[in-house]
Amino acid sequence: MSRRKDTGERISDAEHAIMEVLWDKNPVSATDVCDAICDERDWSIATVKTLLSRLVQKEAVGTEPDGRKFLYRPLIERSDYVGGESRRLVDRLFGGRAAPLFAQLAESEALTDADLAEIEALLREMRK
Amino acid sequence: MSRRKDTGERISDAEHAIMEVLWDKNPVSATDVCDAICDERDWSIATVKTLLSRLVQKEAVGTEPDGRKFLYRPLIERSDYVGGESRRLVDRLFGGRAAPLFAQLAESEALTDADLAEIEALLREMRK
DNA sequence: ATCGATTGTTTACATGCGTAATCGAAGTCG
DNA sequence: CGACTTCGATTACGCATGTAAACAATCGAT
Repeated sequence: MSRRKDTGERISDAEHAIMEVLWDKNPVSATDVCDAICDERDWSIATVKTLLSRLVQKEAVGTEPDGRKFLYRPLIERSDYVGGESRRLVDRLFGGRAAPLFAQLAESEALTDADLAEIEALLREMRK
Repeated sequence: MSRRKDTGERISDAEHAIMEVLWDKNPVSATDVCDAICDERDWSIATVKTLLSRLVQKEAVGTEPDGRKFLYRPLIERSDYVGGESRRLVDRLFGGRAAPLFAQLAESEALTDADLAEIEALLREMRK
């Protein structure tokens, strides 16, 4: 169970994109991060630097010196972030109950056959 | 199937709280909205008015004159909003697949027994 | 030693959001 | 009729965010 100091500092959308890069591979330099997403998001290296420093302030990302530069690595785990965001949504929109969310996804055709199969498998797993 | 003009205008958190009131009961006046949430959220009537007018600008809420005042009613359906938000989350965090979200909720103990039962029921329903 | 490239830091600036006070028109009460 | 109340509209203001340029230190190459 990952108990992490959630300083209440929220991670913004743009910042989250940076986190995804770091979760994918770390530690990396600011330039590496830019190589990974600047094209896709049409960002400049300056933007990446700003976002990285904000993440460092928020203590979501840590640094370690590497010669004259820094290497960045995530300080929070993706599963914690994802879990937190998921729970927030469920709380905000579905009164904390997951079943209505499921129903919503089902109704809006957001569930593929593969999803259904996987979920069924998970259910069987759980009620073992 | 509800096809709604999503002008791209996002509804903020505070605005969403207002929408919930309107979805619960409408049309209502600004004062009515305040009566419904000012206490809970510790807002002043002024705040409610601001949020309402922003929602009107965003075309998420419509007005109809009622004597010297306005009555407000939602222009977007809750299911559309909720569906959109849910899909956004799934896209952003789970690559558009719902199964991982389900797994995440399961792992973080966000699923009650009742949830599980309901979901099972829904599954049976769907694979009719 | 010097010049340019690299990298973190500082500063910038428009927009959105949370929260509200103020203003102006229009009724209400006396 | 005049004071008070009630509304919507306008204006305010600080903080977060998206996006980035300017600056300063430093390192590599000439």
